[in-house]
Amino acid sequence: MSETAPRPTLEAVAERAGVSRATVSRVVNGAHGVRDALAERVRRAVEELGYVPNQAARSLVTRRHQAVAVVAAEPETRVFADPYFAQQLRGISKELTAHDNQLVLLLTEGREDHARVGRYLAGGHVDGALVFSLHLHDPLPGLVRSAGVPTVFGGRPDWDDGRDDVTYVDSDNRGGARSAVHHLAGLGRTRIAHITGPLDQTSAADRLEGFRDVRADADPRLIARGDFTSGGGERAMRELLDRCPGLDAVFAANDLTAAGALRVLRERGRRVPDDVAVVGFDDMLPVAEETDPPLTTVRQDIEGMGRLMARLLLRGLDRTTPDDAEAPPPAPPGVILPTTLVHRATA
Amino acid sequence: MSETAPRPTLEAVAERAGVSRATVSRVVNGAHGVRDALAERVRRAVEELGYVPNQAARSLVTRRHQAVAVVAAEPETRVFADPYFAQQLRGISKELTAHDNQLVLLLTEGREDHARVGRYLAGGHVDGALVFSLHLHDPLPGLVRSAGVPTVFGGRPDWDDGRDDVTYVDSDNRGGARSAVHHLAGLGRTRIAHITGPLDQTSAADRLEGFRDVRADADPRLIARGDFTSGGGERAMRELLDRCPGLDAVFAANDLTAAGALRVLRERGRRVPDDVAVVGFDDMLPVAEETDPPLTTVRQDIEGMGRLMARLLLRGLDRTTPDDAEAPPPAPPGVILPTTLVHRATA
DNA sequence: GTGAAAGCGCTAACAA
DNA sequence: TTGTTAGCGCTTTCAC
Repeated sequence: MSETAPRPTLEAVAERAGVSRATVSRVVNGAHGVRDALAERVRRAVEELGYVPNQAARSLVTRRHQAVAVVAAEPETRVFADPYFAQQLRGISKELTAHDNQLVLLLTEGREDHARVGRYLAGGHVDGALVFSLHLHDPLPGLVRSAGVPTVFGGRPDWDDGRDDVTYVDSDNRGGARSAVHHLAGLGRTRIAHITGPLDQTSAADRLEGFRDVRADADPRLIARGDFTSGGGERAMRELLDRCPGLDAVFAANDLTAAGALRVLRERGRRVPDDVAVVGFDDMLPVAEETDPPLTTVRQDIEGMGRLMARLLLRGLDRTTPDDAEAPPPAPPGVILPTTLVHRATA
Repeated sequence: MSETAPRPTLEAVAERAGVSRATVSRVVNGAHGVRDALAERVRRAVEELGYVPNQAARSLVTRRHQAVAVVAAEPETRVFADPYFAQQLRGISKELTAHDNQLVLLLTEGREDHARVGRYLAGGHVDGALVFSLHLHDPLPGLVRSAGVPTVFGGRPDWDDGRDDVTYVDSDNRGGARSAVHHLAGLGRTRIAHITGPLDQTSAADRLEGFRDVRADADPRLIARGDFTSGGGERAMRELLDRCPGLDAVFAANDLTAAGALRVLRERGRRVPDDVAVVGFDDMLPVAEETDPPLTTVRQDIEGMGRLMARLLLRGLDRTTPDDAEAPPPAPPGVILPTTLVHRATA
């Protein structure tokens, strides 16, 4: 761990180039209205000195930080147990760096962390926030809102509190579910069951809605509650088999659930897909490709979601600058990304 | 996306409390040498105004940022395809927030990103860096070094370039591998095979070393090269079975590899663990628990690694302050975290 | 123990 | 087009 050498300042560059600090500043920030010859001299000086602007000094006056916070609640282990979050982060990171913004990661574990995050956000350390809010009654959204920071949500927030000025990005959980069930029906399956996720998560609720869209008249006993884990999938599958031995298809709310269901199906001697066809959701690779047989599932563009979230936020931030009250409406409140069905061997 | 309200400054707090800015500053930063009565007044004013220090202004003078960069190379998909990285991040995040430091995430995809990261690090935006360097000839370490930022590495860096002043944290890949193989041997297995990972990663190389520690005399045909993926595990397992049909145990370099091997073993009619015992590495939950049968594997404390990395870095940063050249040696160069064998059903 | 004042490095009016 | 100047909000000597 070495010492930090004193870094060159604007002043130093100015002196070396034989110009004023203002000129250097202009050149450094997208030169405009600086004679070419001078600009070139400045650029050379910058190069020679290895000058890098001091972001703290810059922020102090511009009130911009070129930084965005990503807030995620960690206890919802789903966020962490699977690569979902990582992929989302990757998308966000790409978009942010493409626009020269830094990514500040804020992970929360509970109440005490909420206070911290609220303080940080309200403290004006970042220009905006990307928030993952996957649960009903999640305190995070309210917190972020009261911090008064421009925000885009990942996943449809659950408030029906009239205010629909929230920007969010979600995948088409409902439509994806519909396509899964349609696919199953198209295979000639008539007794299609559904294993839900934890229904306090909007994604799980939406997938159930999608199932119902297609099977409005479904026997309620064909619906069993899971929890997005494979253990939950096993339990639900047993229930289902006990209640409706004649079922010939299962739409599982996610891939882990499907993996559990698959195990029980085999254990009970049901052949997949011959006796029972199975479709999952997520296309979580390490799981979907590893099941036996490989899982047919609904893929969402997770990285794309992340990228889009960042893009919408950044766009909103830019809009702030012109500050034209007459300007046409801002970012769309919610954006839903399409899903695609990935055919493998279970349906 | 609402507007940012003007936030109260130190000045405002000072005025309200009827003291000078200096006094407020003292109170806000671990008060010392301020009369209780005054301090109390100040604290109340802070509370009432909802004052939060402006970090930019503070950084400008202290040259500290209370921020640490986490640098990870993304193309090495392993980092992103599994929950490994997320868990590590969690550990880092916990430790950093416990010490009031922010986590700035820097993800890289290639050459061009390296330049960006180098610039950022050299730009003095953060107090230190946590770098994941898993590959041989990874340019990142050199980059970070030349940026002159205090750094702790995740995973043993591969340079044998004399300079062993690098601080790093790794799990005991070699010892873990030994314990896996010992376990297999303890089961009475005599023809133990090993499927390696990509040997340009130190973790894979170290696990192979561990295998060799125990089976120095192993028939070279009992070692097949994998790549940390299940597909690679399948290929290697087929090879192994073709070359040495009599093998009775396999130590796979990671869980994904083991999952692939398991599939081939079943395909070829070998019973696990009766005919062939299998041990993996990582204890990557969504995989190790989902295999059929559930995988016996070597667990590493991934979150603990993250936490430790952050702790070592922070400790190093603190040490910088006293700046006592006479002070006893700094952080240990390398710290190796123990692994534990998790018994499930494959061995 | 407390306050006054000098700057940290930069941007943004405003002059020239 | 370029330079001068006044801060941005904070910490930190240095007097008192």
